[in-house]
Amino acid sequence: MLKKDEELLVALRKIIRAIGMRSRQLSKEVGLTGPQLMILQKVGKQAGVMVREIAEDINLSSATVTNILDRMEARNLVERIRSTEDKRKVGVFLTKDGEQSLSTAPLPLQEHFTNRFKAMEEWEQSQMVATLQRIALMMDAQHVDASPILEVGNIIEK
Amino acid sequence: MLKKDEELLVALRKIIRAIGMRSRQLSKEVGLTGPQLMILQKVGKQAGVMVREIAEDINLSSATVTNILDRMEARNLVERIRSTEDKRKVGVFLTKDGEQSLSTAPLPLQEHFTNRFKAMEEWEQSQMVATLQRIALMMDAQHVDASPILEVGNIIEK
DNA sequence: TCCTAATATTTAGTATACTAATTATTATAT
DNA sequence: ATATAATAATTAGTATACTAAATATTAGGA
Repeated sequence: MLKKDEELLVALRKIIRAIGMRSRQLSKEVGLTGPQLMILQKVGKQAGVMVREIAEDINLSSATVTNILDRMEARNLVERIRSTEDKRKVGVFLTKDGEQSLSTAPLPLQEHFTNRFKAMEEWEQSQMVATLQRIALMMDAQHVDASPILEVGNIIEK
Repeated sequence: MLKKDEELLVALRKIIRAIGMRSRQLSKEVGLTGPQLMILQKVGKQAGVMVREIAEDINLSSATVTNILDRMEARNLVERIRSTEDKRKVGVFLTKDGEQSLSTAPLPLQEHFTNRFKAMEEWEQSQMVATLQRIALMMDAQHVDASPILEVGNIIEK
């Protein structure tokens, strides 16, 4: 018999795996993985968005976003234009192909999950989201409660 | 303002990221990543366990387990011995070093998370686990309810 | 001015993690 | 008995995803 915290870990692993599988399914069906689609959506909503902004928005490191953008740029879905006023910054824009892909792309999470989620009562949805947010907060090393002392690394990182 | 299903995805991403960061922290501190530690624990509990059994237990593909075992074997934490009665099967065993590592290893999830989780009321823990299990089930393509027709790929896969 | 710190992105290197295909073995059915 | 199917593990190839270090630029202070 597993302990509760072990059951929790197992459930999380299943969720993580399901998200990964959805990503590969997307890749086969529309040629975009989950993270690529999320980046495409972000750029679609905010043309010229910075790499760092994308990274913060979807909770990835800048290095990862750079990596994914490399692939997307090679496939002509987005283009990077370095800012002229602050040459450190790089703006990301959709190409025609990118706009086309975005307009026909499905949701990052499986449709059947999203449908079921939307079919739930409002309070139930809220409760589910709240539980996940609570877990995320409990796991967040930056917000260990009753701990006024933060390491330098923590402050820099986030 | 984000929609509820988008909030849910963001929260999941944060959790996934926190688990990954814990894994890298473990790697620096004790030289074992999260998945490596989980495999070590499984082998510790069940000497000679098959690769497939490990994969099913912690929700990974066999290929991934093989990959991780390669690294662990190279570092002399485990050894693989092919079964003599069924030569397709490979049993995994702890080495002395592996036993040593396991005996001093910390938990796969951050201690401060586990502590906080254990400090919660019993019913609250159960509710949290149940919510995660429900999400996992909702995401599981194998268990789309009201759908008696399963694709061949699904049956074979799991 | 000029040095240092901060910011933004990229590169290098490593570890997951998957699917599809391959190899080897064992089980089954004709 | 032998061809076929199923099972087990591995290999090949690709995509995340991270940290640390490198590069370039901008901002601030002495």
